[in-house]
Amino acid sequence: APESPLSSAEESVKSQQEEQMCRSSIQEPSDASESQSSILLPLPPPGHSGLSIQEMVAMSPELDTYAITKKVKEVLTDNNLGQRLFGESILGLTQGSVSDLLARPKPWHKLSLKGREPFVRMQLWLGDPRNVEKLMDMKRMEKKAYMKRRHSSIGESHSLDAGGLSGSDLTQGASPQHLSQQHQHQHQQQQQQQPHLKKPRVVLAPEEKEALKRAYQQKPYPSPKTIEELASQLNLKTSTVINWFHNYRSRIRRELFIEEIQAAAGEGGSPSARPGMKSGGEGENSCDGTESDSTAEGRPGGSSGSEERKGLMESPGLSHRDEDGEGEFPSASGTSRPRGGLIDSLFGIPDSSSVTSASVKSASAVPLRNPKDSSLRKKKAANLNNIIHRLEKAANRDEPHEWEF
DNA sequence: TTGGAGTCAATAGG
DNA sequence: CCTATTGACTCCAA
Repeated sequence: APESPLSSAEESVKSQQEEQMCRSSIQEPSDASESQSSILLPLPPPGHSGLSIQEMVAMSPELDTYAITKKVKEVLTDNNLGQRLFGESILGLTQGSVSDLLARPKPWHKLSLKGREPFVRMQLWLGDPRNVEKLMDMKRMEKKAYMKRRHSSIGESHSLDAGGLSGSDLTQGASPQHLSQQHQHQHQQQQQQQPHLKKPRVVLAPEEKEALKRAYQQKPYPSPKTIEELASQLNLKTSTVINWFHNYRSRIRRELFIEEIQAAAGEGGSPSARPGMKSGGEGENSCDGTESDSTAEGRPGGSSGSEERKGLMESPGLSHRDEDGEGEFPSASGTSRPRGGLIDSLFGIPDSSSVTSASVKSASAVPLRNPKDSSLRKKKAANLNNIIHRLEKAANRDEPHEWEF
């Protein structure tokens, strides 16, 4: 299906000589067996030329999505370019998507072919500094068009903007065929028939979210029955609850990815020999440690302080009644889960502490750089549930019975 | 059907 | 204006 819709400067700027990033990779011999695929393809060899992005994505070597987004953010802010313009003209994505992508890039190996596309586009875009100029020109043109529109009160439609480079006209009104190629086609959010009634967009109240999160902790994959219950209890549509779980799982997963990356950074405990990287100032990092939950809605005046100290499950066995067949932890009979070691090592997190983290108030003694310990733990627990869920599912396929560990 | 991956697009804050 | 968040939707694969 050859079709190369996009347009926008596709030039053949595919000069792939990135390497500018601070790619230390001086991996020291230590490290644990990190098998890692990483088959470095030589890239569209020298002879690049007009390849469709899809092809390029397919051939692309492993890219450092984090480094790419970091650079893109830097370039955009330095030049006062917005995510909307960048997204619509370079990536063919909307602003919100760009924001999400730049803030929480998934590691390359966890991306699907489709998901890699934006990163390849970004890499390409970064490849030629002239691209920035082009975007800036576009921005100017856009502004000009806007001013014009604003003035001539009425009408108009004609007099298009200056023909500038490769389209992307913006000004929504006209030429629809700009970037978004295949997308944007019909549908997507096909709205209801009546062009009038706009669906009000559901906005869950903080407490509803809390309740859902709590439910998630218990069962990341609620049964239809549980979903129905939740829906009626919270007075929400079933589909809303379903969507919420889909989204929440998906977003939790992503958080885990970034933590995975952060953990990987500076690993090895090595004294670090930060290989230079003289990039324009700005010390690395900047990765906020975004805390997610911890909803702190405290109605002033109300004594609603629930003050719920998250005891977080963790406690194996007991206290978990299984409603229907599929319950959360299999909590096998007496066998306690390996807890700690094995599991945690899966996440590459040392964690030597015991289960109950709360107890340790000693503080001071341990400078633990982890400000968000509980959340990380919660997420890991969630991921564990996820894994368990899958195992059970797979197991049920054959012998739907007890697990005997 | 279910769940995951990607996105869109409305909306809340700056 | 701009960016971040997030419920809903489309595609796809199992």
